[in-house]
Amino acid sequence: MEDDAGRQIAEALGTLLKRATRARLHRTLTEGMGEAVDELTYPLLSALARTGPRSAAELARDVGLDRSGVTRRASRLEDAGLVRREPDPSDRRAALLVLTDHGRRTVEALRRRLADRIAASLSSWPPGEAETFARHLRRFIADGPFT
Amino acid sequence: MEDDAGRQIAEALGTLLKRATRARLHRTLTEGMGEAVDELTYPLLSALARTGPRSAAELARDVGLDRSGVTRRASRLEDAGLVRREPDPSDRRAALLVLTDHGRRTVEALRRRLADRIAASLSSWPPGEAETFARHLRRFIADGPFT
DNA sequence: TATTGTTATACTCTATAACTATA
DNA sequence: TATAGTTATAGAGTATAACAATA
Repeated sequence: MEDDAGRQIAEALGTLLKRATRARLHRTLTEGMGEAVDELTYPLLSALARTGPRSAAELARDVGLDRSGVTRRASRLEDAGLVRREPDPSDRRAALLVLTDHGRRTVEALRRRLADRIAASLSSWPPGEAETFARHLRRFIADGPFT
Repeated sequence: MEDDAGRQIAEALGTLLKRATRARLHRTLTEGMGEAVDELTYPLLSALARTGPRSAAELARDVGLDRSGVTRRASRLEDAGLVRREPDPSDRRAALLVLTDHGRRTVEALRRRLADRIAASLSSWPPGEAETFARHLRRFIADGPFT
């Protein structure tokens, strides 16, 4: 029985992790948000909103990217006015990446858009099942085959 | 309530779609399977196993990739002996991509490895919840925010 | 005239290495 | 000596466009 569940989950994961699926989701989410916001820069914005100002090195670990990659993406966001660089008071080598007001509003809009899409697809579910699914999914991600 | 579920799901999806998460999963799955099997060629192997012999053009639509990309990946798999090209009897322009015995065994091993990892992470779940989660996940992928 | 598989080209993104400044 | 941010470089991957063969 559990083996069958495993196979079903494996297949669903395959679809979810497909290039085309991810690209479509990111495209619809970031549509109209400006050129700087896309599949590549969204994780930085999201991480900064979640954790507050961070250095590029810290952010790199969080996002799973090299420092140089963070620099490039952050520079794009800075040019677009979504992020600014501030000197780190506790370490003069470092520069903290901080969301601007525009950046904060953009992240909020992106999150709302995603939550709306998800809520729309859950609206036809029987009462309570969405909450159950959310709980299961969180648990699965937390101690699933990814850690 | 549903809004809260939406936020929780959104956050979990963020983690799941992260570069680092995907890379780690693919790396552990394809480890020791030979150089030709990796994050890029796995979708082709999986699709061929699921649907049987296909032309590159058909496979391109399925995998969400350009024809030229399919050609390149298929050539790597062919060099490694996992796939062979056969003339399409019904269309002499086309070449069918077919899994070799080695390719079939490889796909089976990959699927078993993934199913095992998933089953292991589900083994501590209360009875019945894994099946419920699998059903929900399939439904969510099918008519979720991805279509 | 359209479509197939393939290849060459330009483009993008990445990690690596090198650099300067600070710890 | 090690680590911060940045930049240049090389490598890998993609889509686009072009090609000959077939529909």
